[in-house]
Amino acid sequence: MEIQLDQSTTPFDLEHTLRCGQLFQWEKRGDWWYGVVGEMVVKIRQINDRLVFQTFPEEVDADFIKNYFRLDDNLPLILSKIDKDGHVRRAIQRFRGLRISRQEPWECLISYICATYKNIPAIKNMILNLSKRFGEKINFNSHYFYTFPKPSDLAHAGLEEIKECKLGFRAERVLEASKIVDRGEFNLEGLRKTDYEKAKRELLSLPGVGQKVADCVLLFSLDKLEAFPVDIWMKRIILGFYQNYFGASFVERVLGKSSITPGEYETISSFGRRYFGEYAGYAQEYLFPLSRSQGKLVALDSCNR
DNA sequence: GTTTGACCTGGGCAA
DNA sequence: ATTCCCAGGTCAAAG
Repeated sequence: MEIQLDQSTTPFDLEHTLRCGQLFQWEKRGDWWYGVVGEMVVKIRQINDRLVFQTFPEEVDADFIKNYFRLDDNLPLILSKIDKDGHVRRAIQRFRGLRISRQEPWECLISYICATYKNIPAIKNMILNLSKRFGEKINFNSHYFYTFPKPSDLAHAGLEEIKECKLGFRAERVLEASKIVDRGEFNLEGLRKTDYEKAKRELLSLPGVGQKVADCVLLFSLDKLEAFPVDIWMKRIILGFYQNYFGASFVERVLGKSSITPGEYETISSFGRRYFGEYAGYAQEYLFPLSRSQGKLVALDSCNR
């Protein structure tokens, strides 16, 4: 199947979107991206304004892909709203077409509990290990893929089994969170129609979920586009570009250490929401890849001086 | 309300 | 190569 895009009204860049670091279950082979979404393997590539895809074992329509990549977001409008200064503007020009994906909340929750204090290659491995062990195997194009485990699959697993997936101290948090969800004591989907503040409070009650994980789950899977996750990279970017909005002592203190306190997190995150507005999460999404691209590290350094 | 360490251990790269 | 360092933070205990 394929989707015809109109880059002026519906800008989309598959490459930027799949490389931005939000998703952990995609890899590129040749010209095609392969990913696991729900119960299916998705094979997809973009050729200019055409998005060509195939899914297996089930066939889905274009709406499925449009929903997953949030093609329903009015990106030109969103970008115009977060376009507050030269820093974001450059990020927007550079990564135009980058979109937040609409992940499944359960998978997103567990993924970001795992993401705590690990780098992306390690996170991808953890997710793959969990999926190999507790998910369903799919053979497609002579490759094996594994779906993400269901809540009951993890809830009934042994702690040791989960640890063997290289989760370390996250294993206990994943197991406990899984039990709570599996018992029906936490309605993840229900948070979609709960407002940001309340949904965040509820998420924070889950083991392994602090402010950062909660904001990621809200932004990436529950349609809370005002959520502004602050990790170590976002901290550096915000305090580099926007240091004038914070006290000099605050900037020096927070940049000087590797972790931040809950109070410092809230200061930076609420600045993001206030400064960028209702689509702050998109601003975060566009600023984030700057931290991983060479040219900009120089710019960040110069800002820190 | 804040601050401070401990925390599993896999990758990545020479800090 | 091998060792060393740090990682998309969270939690609990202490001041």
